[in-house]
Amino acid sequence: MIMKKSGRVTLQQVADHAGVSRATASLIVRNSPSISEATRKKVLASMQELGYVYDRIAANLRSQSSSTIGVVVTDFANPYYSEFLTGVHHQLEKEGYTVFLATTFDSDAKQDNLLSTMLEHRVGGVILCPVSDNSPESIGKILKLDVPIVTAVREIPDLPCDYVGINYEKGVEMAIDHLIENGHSRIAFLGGISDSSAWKKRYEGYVAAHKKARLPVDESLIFQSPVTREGGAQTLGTSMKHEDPPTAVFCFNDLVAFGVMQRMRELNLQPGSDLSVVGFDNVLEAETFYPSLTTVESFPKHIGMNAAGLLHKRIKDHIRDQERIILEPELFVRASTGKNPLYN
Amino acid sequence: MIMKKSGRVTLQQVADHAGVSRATASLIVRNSPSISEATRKKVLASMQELGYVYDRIAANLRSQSSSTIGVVVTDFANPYYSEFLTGVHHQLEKEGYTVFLATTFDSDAKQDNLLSTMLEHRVGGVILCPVSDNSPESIGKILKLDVPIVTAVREIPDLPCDYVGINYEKGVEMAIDHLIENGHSRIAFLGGISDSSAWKKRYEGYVAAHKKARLPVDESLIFQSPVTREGGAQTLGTSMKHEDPPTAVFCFNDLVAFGVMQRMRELNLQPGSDLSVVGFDNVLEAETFYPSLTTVESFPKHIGMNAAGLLHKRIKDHIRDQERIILEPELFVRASTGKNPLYN
DNA sequence: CTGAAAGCGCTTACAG
DNA sequence: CTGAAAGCGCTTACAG
Repeated sequence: MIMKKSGRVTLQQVADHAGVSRATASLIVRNSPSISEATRKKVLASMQELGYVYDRIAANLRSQSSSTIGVVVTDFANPYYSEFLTGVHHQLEKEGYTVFLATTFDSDAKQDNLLSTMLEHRVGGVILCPVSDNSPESIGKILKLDVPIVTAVREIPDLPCDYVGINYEKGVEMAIDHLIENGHSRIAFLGGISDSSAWKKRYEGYVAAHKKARLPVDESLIFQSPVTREGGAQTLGTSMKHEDPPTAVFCFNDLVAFGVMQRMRELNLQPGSDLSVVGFDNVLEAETFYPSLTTVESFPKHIGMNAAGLLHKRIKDHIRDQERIILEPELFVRASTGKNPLYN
Repeated sequence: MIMKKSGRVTLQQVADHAGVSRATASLIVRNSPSISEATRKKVLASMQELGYVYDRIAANLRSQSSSTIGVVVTDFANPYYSEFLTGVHHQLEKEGYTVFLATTFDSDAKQDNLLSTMLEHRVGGVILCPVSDNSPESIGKILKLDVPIVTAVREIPDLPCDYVGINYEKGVEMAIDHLIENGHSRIAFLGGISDSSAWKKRYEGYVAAHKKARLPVDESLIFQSPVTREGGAQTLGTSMKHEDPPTAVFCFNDLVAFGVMQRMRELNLQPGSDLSVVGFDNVLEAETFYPSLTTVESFPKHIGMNAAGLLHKRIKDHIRDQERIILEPELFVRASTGKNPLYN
């Protein structure tokens, strides 16, 4: 994991070549205004000629500063995180940071390792999308982190730090409201693991919407599964074997919903007419899938931009109050939902 | 873009606490075998107690080495690159590197900047997916790079360095062969810009397949567009207005194909029966799109893993011969292609 | 506006 | 196996 660097041109060599001191050359690379135009030009010419490359690492070491940010997500093959990262990068590049990116694949141990590695590389701050199941040790380590950190997408209970996310309860409530307005009363909740805080928040929204409409919550309509297409396909199969099957399903996220609709195709069930399906996230594919998916937009790109913004503020001011930014979700009604056929 | 670090525990403090010299402590963090078990334990305990974090930046500076790799892609919101990056990371983490990730959005100027920034951060090597249109200046800069570099996905003409890609000509040829076998003879080529090397390679495959079947190439069936869904939709519209319209279309990539099929839906044309559509890349969505897309798998994840592997080899041995790894594509026949209806 | 000296946190010879 | 000294490439006071 190591490579030797051969003769890199140093600031000293540039200074010698231009006939000035190292300190002067240093002021010039850092764009100090207190240098005469003549010497500046002379030194810049020398840099050009010698092919000088600024050593930001050495500079950061001496000045006890950092120009890097660590970003940790659970899976960047997931289009949701691709968009999140686009937002983060967009904002961070504007502010002149360079980013270390890493994936945990939702493993607590991996998250621990990654954070350590980033600390060893002296990152100036961290944006963390926590794994779904943070161990107490892991949380302890994060707390002891002496660098600015903001969490995003998922919140870690009892971790006092900046956070950006969306109002999950509200989002789910909007989705269930929409189904209820279409005459559905037996609405399954498919996918996700009830241990995770992400699941619990969605469940709260699910219950709240039922309560508001004075509908009972039937726990036998709740089917857990991994948050994947396969998981979705599998829960759909199970739920349709229920003695009093649902007429609509709320899926943990779009991925699960796609799995559900693929299995429906095999079972010759038409989304929207035979069974209404709603997802969560509004990934790009939700619009182009056939039939198009009714889902809740959760603004990953905005979350990313806001997280980067908060981190920047935190870095510039360590002692400011913690800030939480909770974006409001939005419902997109498409072809996968419709009137309850058993209702008139 | 700068943050001040407060009291980080140093190796000196650890050494003092444990009652050894700094050199001894340094040997211990680097797992030198020439230290007695007793002192090792003592020092490790001190590190634990003081909360020591290794400063890899300082170590790299002193030892003139690097533990970071720069990875530059054109767009990581594109699922193709998500998979590529998954491959890269998988391999690189195994070898103990930390990665700087950046996106060029296919801008030559941005690519230049990004490479400079990475050099300033003393990366030990670079994996570059070049922009489609590399300026000569840009290529010159890359050539002068004093760090190991491997290009992937797209090749830069006349740039002598390691490269990993797939056999694009062959892939397109397989796609066109498949259409010809189904009785198609008027096959449009939709999307992409003819300036790019990626387009030219596909075009070569397109021509080769026609030649092999002794079919004429009708240049009026070639429609360029941006490599996006919108671009695809637009070229489909134009191509269907042709006085002697095609019965099949080859799309620059899957994204273009999705755009084509969406526009077909609006025009009430059925993919596979009214018009055969084939894509390129086999992104995940190709299988789940309705109707599912016949396309050519281009193995982005494998390309990523191989690129990381080549870079590692290059770092360990600067003077080895340049290596080119060209993976073989694979055709996936699905529902979007079928017999030519005008042929019997 | 410029120069000589000290130091960021580590590793590298080199003596003991 | 351990310690004292020098140095990676830069920046930071501090004199001039």
